[in-house]
Amino acid sequence: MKKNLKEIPVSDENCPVRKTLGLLGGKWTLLILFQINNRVIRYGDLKRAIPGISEKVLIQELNFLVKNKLVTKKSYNEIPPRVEYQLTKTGLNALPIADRLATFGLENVE
Amino acid sequence: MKKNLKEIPVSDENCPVRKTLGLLGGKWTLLILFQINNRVIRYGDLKRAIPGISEKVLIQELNFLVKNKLVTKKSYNEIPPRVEYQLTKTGLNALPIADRLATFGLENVE
DNA sequence: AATAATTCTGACCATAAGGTAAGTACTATA
DNA sequence: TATAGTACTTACCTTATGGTCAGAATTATT
Repeated sequence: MKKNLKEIPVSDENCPVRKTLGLLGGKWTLLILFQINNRVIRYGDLKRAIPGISEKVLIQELNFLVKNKLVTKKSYNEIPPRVEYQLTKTGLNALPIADRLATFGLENVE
Repeated sequence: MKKNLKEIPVSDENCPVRKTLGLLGGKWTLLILFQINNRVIRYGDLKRAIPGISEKVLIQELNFLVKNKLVTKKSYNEIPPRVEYQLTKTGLNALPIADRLATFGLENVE
């Protein structure tokens, strides 16, 4: 018979929850991934999709996500500039987290 | 036929992802909920389950979670003191988020 | 008599995260 | 000719968050 009460190991530095929080725990990080979702989206559209975020922070986060291979960036040599972002495989793997945040928010917040 | 590409609404202040992040977006919050899980756990055990967290922050977070009805607290009038914490229904609803964080961490981080 | 263990509290400080605002370079549009 | 739109960058400052450390009250243990 299966174990009903799973034992919860001590959450040291190797704890997967902790590691994920270290990577995606920023104020805006998961929201940005959620907004990109499975779209190919331009910087300006993304910015308008997240009212309140500053340009500095949005670009900062996008660079961070590109560096950590959650997002890819494609720049076209055009004037005016055009830059498109989309999730990598790893980035797509983070979407279920965002979906749970959404579900929880709908059912439990306020 | 069903919509394949779901439209993603602009994430203003009412966005459920944002609201959840506002509530559970602290550095330790989801890890604490994950550690409590479906246990009844004493403060000291919880503290030992999360190496690195300071007592001040742990208590601060627990008070916050009690205030927001994600956690209940039961104090016994004993010496030495005994205090037990456990998740409310709402707190239990947050566990799937932590589970996804764990899954993602196992499969995608490092 | 000293130490450890329990669950906190509070004062103080350091860091990092995020916000503001201005600027850049180029073009199309009015 | 002035304004708006594109995607940023940079300098500066504010705030929030979290960390350190000491102490408090009580008892059991050594």
